[in-house]
Amino acid sequence: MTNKRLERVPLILEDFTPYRLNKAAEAISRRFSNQYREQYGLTRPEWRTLATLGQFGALTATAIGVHSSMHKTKVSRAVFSLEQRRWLKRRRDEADRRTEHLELTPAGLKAYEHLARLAHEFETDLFAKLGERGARDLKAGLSALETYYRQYVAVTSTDDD
Amino acid sequence: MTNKRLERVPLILEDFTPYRLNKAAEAISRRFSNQYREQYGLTRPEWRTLATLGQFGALTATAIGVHSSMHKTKVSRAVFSLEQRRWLKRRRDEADRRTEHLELTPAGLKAYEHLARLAHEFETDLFAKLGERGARDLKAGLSALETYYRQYVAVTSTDDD
DNA sequence: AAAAGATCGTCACAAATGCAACGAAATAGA
DNA sequence: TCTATTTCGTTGCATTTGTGACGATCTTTT
Repeated sequence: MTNKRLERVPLILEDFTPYRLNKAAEAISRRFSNQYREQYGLTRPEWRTLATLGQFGALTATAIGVHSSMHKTKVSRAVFSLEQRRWLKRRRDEADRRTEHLELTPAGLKAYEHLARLAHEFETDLFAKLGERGARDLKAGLSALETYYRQYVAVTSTDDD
Repeated sequence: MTNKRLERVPLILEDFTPYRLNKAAEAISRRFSNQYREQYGLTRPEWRTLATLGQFGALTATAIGVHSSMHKTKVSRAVFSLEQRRWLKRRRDEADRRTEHLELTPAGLKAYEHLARLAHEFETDLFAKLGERGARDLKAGLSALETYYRQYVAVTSTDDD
């Protein structure tokens, strides 16, 4: 094997980590999004908003955006839409009248709890399919990634996505 | 601390794998996309098309879509745009005149090679930052995911993304 | 306390994306 | 061979998303 003309293809996409990561995320997201899309007709920003409020209780729109990495306008629209459904209500802040505190109504909370349950099932099922080792590797890999790019988020831009 | 009303939150987003995967992919993709966006003004579909053609040589639009998980129309528009730049040319297939074989021009190839180099650097740098263990875990986790959802892609839909 | 600047959430507009339908061409079936 | 069906790639249209600017409000500076 002289390998004299290695000159190989400069990039094998299937081996390129950002690409793999992206495809994997899309594949998984798509499968999970079927749950909230089919059952409730929620969009992804709506689901994220619901989930964030479910987890933290009352938050401002900005806080939701920061935490869930969504653009201001995405949050704004998701909030509007959830409000239409009566899943969320706005409470004005008397101390700072620019902001509103958003919280789930009982109906919103109920949907949230249902979806949260489905989320857990989805994850459990996923882990089962990945196998113990695969699941462990994935989680460890994600943790590594998170500690890596957490710094950059701080340095670079405040509102991404 | 009685913890009597723990009232546990049903879902911790930061621990939910699909969510983590998504955020990680977005963060990484964004950082890498800066390279081709800033230096060449390429969109993501355009970059993917370029990279796919660079790797495989001449392909039809459909083949590009299948391989890179892009919708027909995305590919069609990316091809059009790359053609405008003179980075790609179409060669008609005399045996089947519905299809066209797409291939990079020398200029396209040159840009591709440059970007491929940047891609490798990006990945090398990423791995360095993740550390040996982190990188290994991530790759293993992705592999596990890929073998998992590969089946579903076959069963479910042919053109995703 | 007035002026300048920053922040909050929204809206109008532009760009990107997905969907459905299409013409052209190939294939399958009668 | 003639018709029906499928496939290829593009286009028009509707939806989603991002960008920039805005009014309102708060904060900082002078």
